Amino acid sequence: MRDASGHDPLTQERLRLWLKLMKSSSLIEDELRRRLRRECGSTLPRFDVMAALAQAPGGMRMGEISKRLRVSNGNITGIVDKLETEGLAARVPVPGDRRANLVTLTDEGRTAFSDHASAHEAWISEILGQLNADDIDGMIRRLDPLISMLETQNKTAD
Amino acid sequence: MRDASGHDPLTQERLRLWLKLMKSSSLIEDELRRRLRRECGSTLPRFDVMAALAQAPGGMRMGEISKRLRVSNGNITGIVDKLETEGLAARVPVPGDRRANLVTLTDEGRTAFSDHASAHEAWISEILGQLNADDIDGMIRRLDPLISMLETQNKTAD
DNA sequence: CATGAACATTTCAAGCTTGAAATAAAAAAT
DNA sequence: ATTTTTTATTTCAAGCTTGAAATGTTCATG
Repeated sequence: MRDASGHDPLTQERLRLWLKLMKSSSLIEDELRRRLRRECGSTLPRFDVMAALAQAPGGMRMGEISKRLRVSNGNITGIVDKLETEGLAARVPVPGDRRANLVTLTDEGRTAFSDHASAHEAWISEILGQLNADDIDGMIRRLDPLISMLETQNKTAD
Repeated sequence: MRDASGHDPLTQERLRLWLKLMKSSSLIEDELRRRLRRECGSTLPRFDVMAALAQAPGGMRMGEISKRLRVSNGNITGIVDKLETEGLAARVPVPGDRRANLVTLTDEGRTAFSDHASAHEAWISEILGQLNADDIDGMIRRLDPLISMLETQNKTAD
C-alpha cells in the first residue's frame, strides 16, 4: 500500500507478470514431460538427475544433486533408487566417509542420456522454433536479473 | 540442423532461454508454495481451484475447472473432494444433466479464499518488489507472444 | 424405441514431491 | 576419551499429478 487509495498500482501488474511467467513455463514443461514419457519412456525428474550426473565425470553426492536441482534429499534418494534398479546409475562409496555416496551414470546410463538429451534439444528447438535471435536475447536479458534477484532473496531468507 | 556444420546456432540459445524461464518460474512457485503452506495451511493446487471458483459466481463444472487449470480431470476430483470435506466447496447437481456437477465455494470457502488471495497478492508484490514498471512491462510484452505461440501449438497438436 | 457414439466424472496405480523424523558417521569440543 | 554437534543420507506419511480404464448419462440416428 503506497498511495492514498491503499493500492500499489504495480501490484496488479506484478500479479499479471507472475501468471504469464508461470503459464509459459508450464506449457513448455508439460509438453516436454509428455514427449519424454511417450518417446523415451522416461520422466523429467529422471532426465534432470541424469543431466546433472552427465556433467560431473567424477560423480556427485546425493546432497550435491539435490542442491543443484533445488529439490529435497528424500526426493533424490527415490529417483536414484530407480535409476540404480534400471542399471542407469550406480552409488559408489566414498573412501574415507562412510556416510556419503558418489552417484555416477553407468555406461548404459550415459548412452540412454545421450539419446534423451538429443531428443530434448530438438524438442526445445521445435517448441521455441518461432523465436528469433532477438526474441530470445530480449527475454534472457530480462530473466537474468530476475533470477539473481530471486536467488539473493532465497539466500537472505536462510 | 540448418547449416553445413549440422548445428542450428540458435538451438543452444533456445535451451538457455528455457532453462532460465523454468528456473525463475520455479523459484517463485516454490516460495509461494512454502508460504501458502506455512501461513495459510493450504496448497497451491487448492488455491488455484478456489481462485477459479471465486471468479465464477454460478459455479463451475469439474471439466471446466480442469480445462481452465490445464490439469487432468481426476486431479480436480481429488482436490474438490478435499475442499468439500473441509467445507470450503460444494458440489451441486445440475438440473437436467445427472452426469454433471456445479462446484461452488461455500461462504466459508469464500472467506478463506479472500484471506489467502490478499496474502498471495502481497507475497507476489514482495517477491517481485524490485521490478519497476518498465521491467514488468518489458517482460509481459515478451511473454504474451510466446504464450499465444505455445497455445497455438497445443491446439494444432490435438 | 434401440443402440452406438459422445460426454462428465470417478477410480486407480504409478510416480513425484515435500518436510520431518530417524540413522549413522564424522568432526569438534570438552 | 567422551560427549556434543554437524553432516549425509534414508525413511515415511501425506498430498499432487497423470493417463487409462470404468461408470453412468445423454444424444443422435436409424
